This record gives sequence, C-alpha cells and structure tokens, in this order.
Amino acid sequence: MHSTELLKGTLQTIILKLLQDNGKMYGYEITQKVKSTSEESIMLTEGALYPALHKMEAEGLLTTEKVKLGKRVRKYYTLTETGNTLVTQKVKEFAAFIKTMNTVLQLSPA
Amino acid sequence: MHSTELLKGTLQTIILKLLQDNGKMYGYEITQKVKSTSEESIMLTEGALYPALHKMEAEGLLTTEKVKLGKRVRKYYTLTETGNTLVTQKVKEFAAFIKTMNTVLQLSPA
DNA sequence: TTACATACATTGGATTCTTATGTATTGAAG
DNA sequence: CTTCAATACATAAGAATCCAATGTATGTAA
Repeated sequence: MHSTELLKGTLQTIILKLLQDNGKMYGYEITQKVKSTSEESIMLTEGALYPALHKMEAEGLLTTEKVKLGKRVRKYYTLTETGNTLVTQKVKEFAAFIKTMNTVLQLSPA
Repeated sequence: MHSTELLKGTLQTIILKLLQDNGKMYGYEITQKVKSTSEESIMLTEGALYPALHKMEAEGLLTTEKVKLGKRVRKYYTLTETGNTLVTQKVKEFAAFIKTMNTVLQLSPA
C-alpha cells in the first residue's frame, strides 16, 4: 500500500486510462481493476472514485449508461472524444513528470 | 511546467532528498536548485516551501541554523537522523509508486 | 440468517498546495 | 542616485483533492 499522498493528482489519469483501454466500465469494476493491476497497492476508495467520476461527467469527459441486472443497476462510463484526447495528453504529462522526478531525485530511470 | 497536481505529495520528498545530497541548504537555495535540476518544470513557490520546511522542523526531521550575511539572515536547514532515515524510505516509496503507475498506465518503464 | 461481496452514493474533515500579500536587503543598470 | 530585479524570509485565505465514515440495497455462500 503506497502512502496515499503520492496518488494525489493521478487518480483522474488512472481512471481515464482504464476507460480508454477497456471501453466502458462501471464504478466497482474500476476499483477492482485498479486493485488487481496495482497488486493491491492502490486501493481506490468509493469516496474518491464516485465524486471523481461525477466531476468528469460534468466536465464532459465521460458519458453514462445505466444497465439493469435484475433489481440492481449498474452505471457504465464511457469516454467522450474530449475525454479520449485528454487521456493521451495526461499520460504523456505523467511520463514527463516521472522523467523529471527521476532527475531531481537522482533515481536511475528504471 | 508540469500540471501541479502531480506534485502533490512529492514536494516533501524532493526537499528531503536535496538536503540529503547537499548537506545544509537555505530556503531560497532550495527553490533555485529544484528549478534548475528540473529544467524549469518544477517551480517550488515560497508559499509551498516555507510551510513545508516549518512543518518538517516541527516534526523533528530538520534542524535550523541562522547565519548572518551583513544585515540579511539566512536560515539553513539540515537533516536530523530521523529525517535522514525518512528520506531513504520516501525515495524508495516513490520508486515503488512509479513502478506501479507504469504498470497501471501501461507505460514502458523508461 | 448471518456475513461478505457487489454496487451505488454523499458528507465532513484533513491535507496540501496556490495566489496574494508583506517586509527587507543587495546588486545592477540606466 | 534611483529604480528595478534578485535575494531572502514569512503568513494567510482559499481552492482542490482525497479519505474515512456512513448510508442504502441486492446477491450469494456458509
């Protein structure tokens, strides 16, 4: 489990990237995917996820679609074109950030 | 200039690492060093720096020493042993975080 | 029938940084 | 000789982001 401060500013990028790679996803699915691909080190809580999703929807980065499963309702999120463009940009930004940090912290870029 | 959200949670690590590598440093010097080693992409503002330094001093990670230069006073910061131990840990944490993020974002680790 | 996993959501609070502001000295340029 | 930029410290109000806690409800396995 990483110290959570480091995650600040990256959650949106993570969520957007997952949606780009996997097409539509629903909230709970996103938490599980993040958990598994990060080998349990990033635990995306609901208190962080849902507000973030709602915000991105309001900003026009995502669209939603409700799907009924018996009595339960799932809410699927899909990237808009704006969202799709932004992901690429955000990921590049993050890569650049890592590069800078490697220099500043004098880490061997591995 | 990186989008500043990414920096959240990393500033303390950066400051501590610089102090570990350079021995004692004063505030303004730290801002300049960060600016130059990051090739102008990380601009550590005073509003972020000084509160951070004061906090770390209060936590026992740093000690201070005032040096007079004519009428001006410089405040030098040095790592305590606690601080020194923490840096190593923090840097490792950050390296691990990058590794995880590379996986999650499917970046080639370079 | 109890407990855990699935699935949505909100709210209050902590933390962190930014923007703006303030004070004062030193040095360079005009 | 004065004005502007750089040096050097600092605080304070506010925005933004995330976490912990809480709430509701269904499905499933023991």
